[in-house]
Amino acid sequence: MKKQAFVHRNLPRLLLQAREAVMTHTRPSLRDHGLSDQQWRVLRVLGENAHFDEGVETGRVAREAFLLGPSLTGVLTRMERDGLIERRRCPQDARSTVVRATELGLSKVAKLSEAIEAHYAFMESELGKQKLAQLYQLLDAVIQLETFHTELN
Amino acid sequence: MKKQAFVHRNLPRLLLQAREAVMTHTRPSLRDHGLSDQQWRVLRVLGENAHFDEGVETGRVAREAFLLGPSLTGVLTRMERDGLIERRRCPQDARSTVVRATELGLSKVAKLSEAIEAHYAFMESELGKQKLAQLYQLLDAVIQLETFHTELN
DNA sequence: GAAATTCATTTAACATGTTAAATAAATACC
DNA sequence: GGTATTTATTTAACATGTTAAATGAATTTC
Repeated sequence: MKKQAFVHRNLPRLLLQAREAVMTHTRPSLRDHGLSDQQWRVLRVLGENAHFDEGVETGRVAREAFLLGPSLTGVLTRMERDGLIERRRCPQDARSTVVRATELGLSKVAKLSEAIEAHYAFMESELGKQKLAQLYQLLDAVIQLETFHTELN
Repeated sequence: MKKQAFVHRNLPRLLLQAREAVMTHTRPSLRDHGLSDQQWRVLRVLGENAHFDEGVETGRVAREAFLLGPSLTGVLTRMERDGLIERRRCPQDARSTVVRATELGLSKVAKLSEAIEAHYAFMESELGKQKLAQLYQLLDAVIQLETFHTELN
């Protein structure tokens, strides 16, 4: 039997497709609340770090929301315009800016979190707990692999 | 022993991270050839369909390169400006436009395909053939799941 | 403690993403 | 055969992504 070459697929494209497929479900809820994908990512980060009373530095928001600085600047400007967040210069280090979600912003986080949770429950029931866990594991492995390899340059 | 709730991760974000991690390796090669991510996706589609002598309809390019029409219009305009492709109205159906890669474009496809292949070989050797196949399978499952569910709306 | 360096963010310029509306050609209907 | 509808793409308007340069505040160095 001839040894079959491994027929690879287009991995980046497959990852993109999968992401789009998942987002197809949550996106309508976001839009109902007038939020873009990026605004939601920012809001969630702010919700997760709501215990920092002073607010979160934008650098941290950028990292955790997976946005580049310049993109974040624009996103925050529009979110401030829409009353979702507030920005202030950091008193301790005047180089950085700190961000906080307003009441309006926090209430959207609360409502949308429910919808997201429900969707995870759906995926978990349809796909199975094990497979989902396996997928997380494999994605972690890919990230680790590529990240480490990169650092050796 | 208390039943542990399934601690889900942020799946869209994880997919995004994984995609970025993979692209971190191929992107420098693309940039060396003066290509954006999207231009590369377009070129590859054109390379794959090079047997259509007349060129490929932009609708098909959009689907296969995973781009929306309006984005594609701009991308193609710049690619034409840079001598990578040519556009013509389709003789059979004057509504659509057909695109072909120029010699320059095709030569870039050839060179870059090598680099991409090498990277797949690297991933395959580091991660293992089985795990990679498993990952493809799980991503397919997620896509199927979400896509079917969507169509029932 | 003043100059050089580093660090955090923003501005600027351009490419791409996204939605709705416009255009223009083919097809269907009567 | 003329009108309505469908189909393929583009235009327009705005949001976001991306890179390099600018700004402005800490930190280091001497």
